Amino acid sequence: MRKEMINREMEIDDYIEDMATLFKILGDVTRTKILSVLEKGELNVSNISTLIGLPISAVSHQLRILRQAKLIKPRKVGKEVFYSLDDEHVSLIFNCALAHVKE
Amino acid sequence: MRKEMINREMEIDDYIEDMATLFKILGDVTRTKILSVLEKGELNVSNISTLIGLPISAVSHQLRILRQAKLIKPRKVGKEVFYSLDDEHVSLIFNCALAHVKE
DNA sequence: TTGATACTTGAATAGTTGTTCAAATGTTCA
DNA sequence: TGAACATTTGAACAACTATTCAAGTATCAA
Repeated sequence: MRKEMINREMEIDDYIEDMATLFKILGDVTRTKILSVLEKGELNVSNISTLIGLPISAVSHQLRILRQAKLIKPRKVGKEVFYSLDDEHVSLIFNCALAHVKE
Repeated sequence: MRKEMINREMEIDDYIEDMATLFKILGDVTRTKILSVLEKGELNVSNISTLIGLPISAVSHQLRILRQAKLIKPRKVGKEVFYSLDDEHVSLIFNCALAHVKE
């Protein structure tokens, strides 16, 4: 009984770390913009770069972070790499925050 | 018609900045911990400090950031300052992210 | 193979941020 | 008034991060 309570507390702590990590990744304008354009559908790196108005290199660096966090996934077609959202929950959190900010 | 579409796009861009700002504030372990203990109810600074295991000074600095972001609100009682969540949506986003991270 | 295209990677820089310590503010009580 | 308590604030430091530029990898077509 006590052991379960202790474990539950430790779980919450672990989640808090993960949550902060997730929010930290979402807490950057470039990455948020990338996610917002990917919400409309799959895009290659050049298109993302054009849409958010940042050099391909900068975009690629941020794509790597989003990829490592499993928030987006790549699909390679020839020379191009198409990215799309990898996690349905991200779209949820994203829209949840959007709804909040709109008020 | 076209004007409305342009305005809508501009609105979304503005929201993206605000969303990133919100996520940036949530993307810190100390602040996330503070919010998590405040979810259970109102607490004064000393109690928060004890609960999350950080010096009062460090907590106060982060409380200021959360306060400025209108995520928490202070209630002064004598020498003490009691803080509580100021925004219902924060709790929503918070739990939304928690549910996501738990999987 | 050569050149062109698409993207990634690494290093360097500049800017930001969280924590700590010490000092200051504000409040209560004797 | 003075001491004690609760909290805030400012400065300094260290650590982290996003961007840029240049160089590297990979793919395709001629």
